[in-house]
Amino acid sequence: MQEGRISESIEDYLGRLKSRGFRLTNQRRVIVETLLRNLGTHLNARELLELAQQEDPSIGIATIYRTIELMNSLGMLNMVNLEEGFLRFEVPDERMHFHVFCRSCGKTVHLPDEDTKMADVRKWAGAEGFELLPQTFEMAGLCRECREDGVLEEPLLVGGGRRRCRRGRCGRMKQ
Amino acid sequence: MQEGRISESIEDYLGRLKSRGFRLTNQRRVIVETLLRNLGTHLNARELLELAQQEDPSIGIATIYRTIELMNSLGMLNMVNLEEGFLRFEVPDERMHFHVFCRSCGKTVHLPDEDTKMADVRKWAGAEGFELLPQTFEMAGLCRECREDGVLEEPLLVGGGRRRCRRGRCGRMKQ
DNA sequence: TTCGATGCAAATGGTTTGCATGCTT
DNA sequence: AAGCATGCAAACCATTTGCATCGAA
Repeated sequence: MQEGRISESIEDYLGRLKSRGFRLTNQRRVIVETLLRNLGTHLNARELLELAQQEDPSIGIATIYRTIELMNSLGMLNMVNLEEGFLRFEVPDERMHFHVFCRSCGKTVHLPDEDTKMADVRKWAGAEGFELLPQTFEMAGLCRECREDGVLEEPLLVGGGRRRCRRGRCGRMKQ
Repeated sequence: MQEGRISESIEDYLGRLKSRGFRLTNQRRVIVETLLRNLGTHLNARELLELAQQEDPSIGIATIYRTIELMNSLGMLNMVNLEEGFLRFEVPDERMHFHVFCRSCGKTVHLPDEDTKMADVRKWAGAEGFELLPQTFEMAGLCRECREDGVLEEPLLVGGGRRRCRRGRCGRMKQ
């Protein structure tokens, strides 16, 4: 995203806060700016804190969470759960995103043809009277390599012990 | 599910554990049985513990989590995140499920034609070399009633305070 | 000046883990 | 008997909250 569009978006986002009666603090400016400058990546709370602190070192983690909650309640931010033990955040843009991740090795792929897929999904929800909000869909699967490795078929018990988790976190579920 | 199919499934699930070298303990039997007897509902860890303890009061919460992790790592159980502050669990069946929930009022609808949708989604992932695992997709949207109420357009600030969350939990994100 | 917003640190609570013991194989 | 599985309780750690203070309007 070019600088021009970023500052334009920042003003747009801040304006949405202002019009609803919320105050425009420097912390909120910095957090919104950080989110918009990192549109491609899904930051988690800690990463967002560290980046924001480069702009304003006084920002604390509580403000990060409170701002995230505020923006989420206004539909200005989505939460993304990649089953890592914490959440990530994204500023929704006009399109939706479709990710597939491998439950064995963790590899994640961004699916193409988002507009086509978005139209399909909107039609599904529309048939029930729902209008979908911009969001990212996460689908769990197995990548070709892991299938060829026989991840699910081969016994997990090798040499007397449970085989180590290839994803490095062995089914952690803490969110 | 009739009794016959349940005990059949239990044996199937326990057999999958055994064939991979895991021991068949009474706790695992009870937990698997509890999950299968409650196929429609998505139990969380505490609910699963309470139900399992009706069969075997000695079962502890740690065993619940360890069994869940084991089954999940074997692809025998999915985690469901309904943004409640904890996870729920489901035993995957052959088909996938597609839910739309209203981000304003929380209403959830189970979409029809699962087989058609499943075929579409599988094709999307297959194009990138992934094979999808059975799972439930959650899509966030706005229902017709809430759109007509103008949820997103009206200012959230009414009478000097933040309007109460219509979904009752106002953006909690703790998982 | 008012009172919403923040930083700090403590609290929360779902989930994980260390360790002695139990039980399947 | 060997060693995986369990119960218990303590530890973890992302997120939330109380409170004194700051600062936008």
